[in-house]
Amino acid sequence: MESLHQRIVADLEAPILAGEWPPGHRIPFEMELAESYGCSRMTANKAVMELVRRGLVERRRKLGSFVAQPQAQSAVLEIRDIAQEVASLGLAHRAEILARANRRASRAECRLSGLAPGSAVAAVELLHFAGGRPFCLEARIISLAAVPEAEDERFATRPPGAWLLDRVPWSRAEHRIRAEPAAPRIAGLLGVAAGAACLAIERRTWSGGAFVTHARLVYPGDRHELVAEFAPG
Amino acid sequence: MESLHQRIVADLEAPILAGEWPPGHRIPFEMELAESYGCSRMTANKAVMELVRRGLVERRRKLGSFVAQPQAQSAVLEIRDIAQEVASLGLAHRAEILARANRRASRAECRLSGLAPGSAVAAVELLHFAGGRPFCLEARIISLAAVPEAEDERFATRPPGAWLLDRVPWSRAEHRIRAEPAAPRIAGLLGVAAGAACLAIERRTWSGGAFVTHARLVYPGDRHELVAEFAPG
DNA sequence: CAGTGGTCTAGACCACAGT
DNA sequence: CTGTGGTCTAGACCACTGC
Repeated sequence: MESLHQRIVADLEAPILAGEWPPGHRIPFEMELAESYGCSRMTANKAVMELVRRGLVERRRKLGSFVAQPQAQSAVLEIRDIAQEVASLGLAHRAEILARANRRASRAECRLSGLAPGSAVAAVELLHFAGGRPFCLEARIISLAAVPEAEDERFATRPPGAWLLDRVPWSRAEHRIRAEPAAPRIAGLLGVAAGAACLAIERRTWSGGAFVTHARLVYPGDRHELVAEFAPG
Repeated sequence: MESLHQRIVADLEAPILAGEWPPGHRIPFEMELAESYGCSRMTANKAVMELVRRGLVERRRKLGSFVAQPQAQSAVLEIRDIAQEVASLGLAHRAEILARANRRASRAECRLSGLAPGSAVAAVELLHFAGGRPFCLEARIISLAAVPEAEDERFATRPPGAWLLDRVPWSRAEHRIRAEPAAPRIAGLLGVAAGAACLAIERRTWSGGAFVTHARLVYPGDRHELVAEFAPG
């Protein structure tokens, strides 16, 4: 059974996440919520406070409660796709496909992924743009054994990260994070000087023990920051 | 002004973080809390639910509320001290103290840490060596309000990261990870070329809501890699 | 069955920020 | 001054779970 305040949370969250209520939009006052749901003010308060905890809403006395600005650089180290990451910065996203092929995994790729030598993979390289500027260079292989539908997918409409998230539930992911100088080709693509400091993230993902995908993401170091929050464990 | 439920949260959190209440220990029932604080059951409920949200407490009907087992989740990106990190690489560790002072926090440091302007901090800068080679440059401030013993500590025998871990239980940590070019002074200390790609990690740590320490760690990019493993949820 | 947590109510008072 | 959020009360009923 879903409690009433959970239902209110869901009802308020939907238009925020869908973008129907943009940042700055005022959500109903507690009294209005209480009236329209036929509940007490405390119940409405509980729901709105939950949205504050989730960072979706900010409250100001006398003025009301407002959809929060997307946090400036809160790229938590979760699995998520780059389009979403760019959208949360309030910028337009597009991706340009630089290469797309189905082939056998190289020896280095097999070592990285744990795939059997010669396994078939879909390989794709693309450049992500945020607000018209190069944002991130993505090089990815996808195991065709784990995701056969990838063979005929061109990733023209939906970048591979989001495409995979729609299809494959992941059970484990590993990130390796390094700083490295931009190689000349990468520097040209990202629009930075050759040798400039870049943040390189390699992400390997498994689903139920089977390797799914390996992505290598290179961000210009001066424009990107990873944020990770932890509690003891 | 601190609200009553916040005070209850703090009072319950302290013995949990200090280890006085080990995992499995039953905390007072809501009715007992309400009675001992002279408040209504809702207020006690709000406090205990906050601890559930923080992952410190689990609740079971009819039995009560219990200190949670430390989650086996989380990543390698945990708090750990650099001596340990170096030891796990099989190298000898030593640290050289470059600066040590007690002073008032600068405006920038207050903004970063959330400390009140002019708060007293212990500041220390040190260079860590692994197997004789420079490994990491650490610049750290410690809130003297949170850790008064730091005032007279020189950190000569035990580096501040490990020293703090011995004394202060942490309840929250945030990492910010960037790639950046080595400034000339840092390049000289780390033995890399000026402008070389470095991995910069800023780590802020809180204990029970109070800011404890801010550390800025700079690693040569070509010699260091962060690894983080994640599971969903 | 008894006792706990889970939820909710219909009030209340206060602090604070705009007007 | 007004209206909002922030907090709190003293009840209440229910669901679940262990005895």
